[in-house]
Amino acid sequence: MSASPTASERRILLAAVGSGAHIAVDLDAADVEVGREHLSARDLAGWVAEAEERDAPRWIIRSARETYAPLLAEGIRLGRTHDLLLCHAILRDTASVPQPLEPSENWVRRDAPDAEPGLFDLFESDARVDTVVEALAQYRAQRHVIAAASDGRLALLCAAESAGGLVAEEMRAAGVPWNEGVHHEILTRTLGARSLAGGLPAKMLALGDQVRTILGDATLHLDSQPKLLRALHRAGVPVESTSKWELAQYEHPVVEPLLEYKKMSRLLSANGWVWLAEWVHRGRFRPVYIPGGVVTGRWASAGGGALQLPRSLRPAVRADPGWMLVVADVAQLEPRMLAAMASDAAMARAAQGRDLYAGVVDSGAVATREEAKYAVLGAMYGATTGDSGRLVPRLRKVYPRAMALVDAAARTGEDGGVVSTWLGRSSPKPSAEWAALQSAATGADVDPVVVTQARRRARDWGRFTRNFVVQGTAAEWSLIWLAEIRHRLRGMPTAATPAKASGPFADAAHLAFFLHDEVILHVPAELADAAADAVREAAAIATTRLFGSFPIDVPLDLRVTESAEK
DNA sequence: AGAAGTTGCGCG
DNA sequence: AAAGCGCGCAACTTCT
Repeated sequence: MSASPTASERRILLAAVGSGAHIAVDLDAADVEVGREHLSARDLAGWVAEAEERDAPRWIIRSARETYAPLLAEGIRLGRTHDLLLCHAILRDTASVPQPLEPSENWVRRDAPDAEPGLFDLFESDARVDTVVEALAQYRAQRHVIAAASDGRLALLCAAESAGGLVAEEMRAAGVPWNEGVHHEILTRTLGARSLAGGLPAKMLALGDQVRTILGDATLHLDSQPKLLRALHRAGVPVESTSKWELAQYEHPVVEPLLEYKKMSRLLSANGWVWLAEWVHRGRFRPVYIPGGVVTGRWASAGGGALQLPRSLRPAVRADPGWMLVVADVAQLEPRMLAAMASDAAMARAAQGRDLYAGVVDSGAVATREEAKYAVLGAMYGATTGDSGRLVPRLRKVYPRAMALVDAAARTGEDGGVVSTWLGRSSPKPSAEWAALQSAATGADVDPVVVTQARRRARDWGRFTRNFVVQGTAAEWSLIWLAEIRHRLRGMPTAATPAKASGPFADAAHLAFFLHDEVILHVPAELADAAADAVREAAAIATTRLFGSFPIDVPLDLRVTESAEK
């Protein structure tokens, strides 16, 4: 991935003009009209494939979701893009340049995540005066803003974000290799045999009866929070909620079976047989990823709960015969980013090696690894009370630079200001309602209740901006990591044994899963070691791209395995 | 009846 | 209200 288009880079704008037809514009042609190509739905895939093969251009597209998914279905892969929707979201709000991009409703991603363009959308795009002219204007406006950031950070961010858009679609097309048999076994082992009549599985039935007996209410409906709460009170368990952390505080015979029941209930409703039938088809789980779906730049997901897969189901992620998984994650990515962002040499020293928390203990700041963990998390999340809040000041002594960075971000937020990640993604402004509350709380003769409330809301927003800079920069590291992994996999030979699934990744090593600081690759066995090297190299590149020569360790836990089970 | 809000829990 | 960030989803309750 290059940070910005080079002089020799060919750029082609690809704009949908309705009914699958597109217009391609070679932006480097002397005359834009000359470089303009009308493509029917039939011609599109072939033309794109040929251009990709010949020039490996950077494709300027409205969004990977809209443009790339149909191409992938035809077996066509794109190398590089500039994703106008994703970049619009970054550039319209960036505080990295004096003049951010003029926001435009036409370039805001629709919220409905997997909504196919409906009648209305088609009507809209057909009715548009000239999709191509509009896209071209938007692209030029974006390039202008990117160029205004002379350090190249926005260019890097936009390139990485666009690559992320491609990865998301490719992972959806490829899917996570999922062994339905293993999943079924886990369900049966944990919950008992599935009821044919659509009732609860055997173990849950028995456990539910046990709980009802202990609570002395034979007809109690355990899924109703208010009813369960009243039954607990009657049985002498004075909890204020039915949450597991609170229940766990009490010594009562009902606690253990109830917690067990709740755990089972969760597994059944979130990832039970119904989920399996709906989301896994022919050995692949295909979640919908939404790059940049979180304010901080992290990815969100829609449908399938891709980002909440319980660890207990990991064993169901299985490589196809003749293939392997490369499973890699970064331990404590966020504090490592913080150390580098702040150029905090002491914290970077603690981050040397696999366990940052052990390094914090070695620095003398705290006594145990557990304390180090709470202190570091508290520093990034803005803890003020409890064990965590108590430990944070100790870090302030040992890592003053790192702490100054997050403290400043919090202060900016409390004052209603905007903070930015390392590459320049900026936090949203607080709501008008928030601002109104703050001004209502200033001045003489203000109701102390209002003042207290305003202070609390200000601190809430400060904790958000404090975390924003760290979480957002970690998301940027991960994005570059992903893009670099993808880049390296593209250069690898095809598989000796095809995978079970058809499609563009049936014979090619590919990314299969991504979760904030973790990736799973599905690769032909003979390429597994090379793929593992690619993952390591990509991580090293990500670190260098962001922080240059600043010495920060970002070690990977990496396994080449047939099963994602830990 | 269906929308909107609440609770609780999975993930980082 | 898990002492402290960011999410998505299901099931239930309450509002309209």
